[in-house]
Amino acid sequence: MEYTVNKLAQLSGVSGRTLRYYDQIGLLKPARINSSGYRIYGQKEVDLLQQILFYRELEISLEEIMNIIQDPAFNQTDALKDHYRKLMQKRAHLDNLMATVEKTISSKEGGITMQDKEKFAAFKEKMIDENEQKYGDEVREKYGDDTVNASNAKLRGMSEEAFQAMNNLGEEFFSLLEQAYATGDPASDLAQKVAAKHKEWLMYSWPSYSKEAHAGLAEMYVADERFTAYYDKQVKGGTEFLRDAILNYLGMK
Amino acid sequence: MEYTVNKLAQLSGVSGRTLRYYDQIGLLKPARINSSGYRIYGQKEVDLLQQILFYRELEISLEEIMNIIQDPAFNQTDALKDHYRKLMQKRAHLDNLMATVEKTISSKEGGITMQDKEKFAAFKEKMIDENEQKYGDEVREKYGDDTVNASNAKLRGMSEEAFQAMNNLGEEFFSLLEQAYATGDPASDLAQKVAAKHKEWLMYSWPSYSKEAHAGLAEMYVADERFTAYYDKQVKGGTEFLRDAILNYLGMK
DNA sequence: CTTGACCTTGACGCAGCGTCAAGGTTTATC
DNA sequence: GATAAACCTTGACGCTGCGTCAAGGTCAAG
Repeated sequence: MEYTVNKLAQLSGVSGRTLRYYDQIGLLKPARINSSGYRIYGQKEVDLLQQILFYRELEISLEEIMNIIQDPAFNQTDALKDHYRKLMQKRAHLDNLMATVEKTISSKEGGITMQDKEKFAAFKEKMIDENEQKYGDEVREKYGDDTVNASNAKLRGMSEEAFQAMNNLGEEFFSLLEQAYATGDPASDLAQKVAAKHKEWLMYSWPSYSKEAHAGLAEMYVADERFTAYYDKQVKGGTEFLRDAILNYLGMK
Repeated sequence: MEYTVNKLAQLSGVSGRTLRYYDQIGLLKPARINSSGYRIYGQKEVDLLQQILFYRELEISLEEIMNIIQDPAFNQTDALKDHYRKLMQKRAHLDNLMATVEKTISSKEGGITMQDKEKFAAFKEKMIDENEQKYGDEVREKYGDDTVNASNAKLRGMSEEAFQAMNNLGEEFFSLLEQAYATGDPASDLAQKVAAKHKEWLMYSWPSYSKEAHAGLAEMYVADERFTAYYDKQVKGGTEFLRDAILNYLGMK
């Protein structure tokens, strides 16, 4: 089966221009050029294109894709891990942006004068970013690369089964939280179960567990609007309830 | 307090080029131009620049910033809310990417050879895309839209575990096909086992199974160069042998 | 008066294509 | 066998938000 540019374009969902560009930069050359100068692609090229598109969907640059695909000695797993780290950073950055935008909106609606608020937010935003930059190094220094890497590795290395289990646990947790919240008592048996579930869930992503850290996290949930938004979306007012339940469970209240 | 470009640049942390660019696109004009043609900025411009940089940190485009800042009638809150929605979408997209990268990494570390895994993934994609493109209309006419859509959904929604199992089955299948082909007899016991394996494999992606469809697929394999290329790559001349084995298995020959 | 720091206006480059433009080829139709 | 429609080619500009020369004018210090 042979294809001209637009045939292959339709087949793969990209544009003809894209294919000519890939030819131009040497990412995907046609199998041959016919007597009229038309590009002719064969099965091999279709397969290659599929691979390229797969990596492209992961937002890997075409240059890196060339490395991954053309150099068989290239360590693809490392490249992917590297890319994963970049995505994580991007998401952390996005989370910051969203928090700032949220705050800006609510302050605007709250009637605070734009000028002051914005200057303040801009200042804060800078601090967040700087801290982010510093934080990583600092933590590595404090706890050592091993701890940080172990934590990352645990998350990354999680098998599909474990991931699935974690997801199920998460759903179970929210369902329990909803029921427990209905009782209104953070010290109730149900609430204790919720806290226990939460601990179980946590341990999927934490390299080690301590009561203090768990309690700290519970407080952070309430303090951080992103988390309250997250938990309250599932169970209205659930964040504070959850914190109280956890503190109770840990015997810290 | 008056500043030349680089003075203001240092003050605000952006480059001189950036300021000249902002002047060029009309985002931030200097207060005046002195007799030598130098750009001179005043306090008002400093404040404006701060606002601009604030919005820029939120990853709002310069064009939108112009709207927000220059048009007092422009509803800034709505613009921010709109932007917030975009950020949410971006984050959801990022989450998807991260999940995919994670899965790819763990499956690679699980020891599956890259080649096969990727080809298989590509094949899966192709099954959906190509089938839709080329046989979509035909099949949809024959079996109805519901059947086709269900099949695609089943393939796409397949869990990593199921996909893994399907992958293993596929390898088993090819190994059997190789052995059976060596016997030369599409009616041999081995060949029958191959056909059975193929059916098993198929049922991972087909919402329902029928002898007729299975036989039709076998014929299609031979008729379509893409499939013959795929099967023959593993076992030379294997496509026709596979068809015959399947037809035999189904008692249709 | 020279040196060096700082200013100016172009203009190209980056990633990954979209989008004409001007012209050759193939296919279908009359 | 002519003609139109459809499909192919290369070339080149445009988009975003600047970084980075290049070539030349200006200004304060030695």
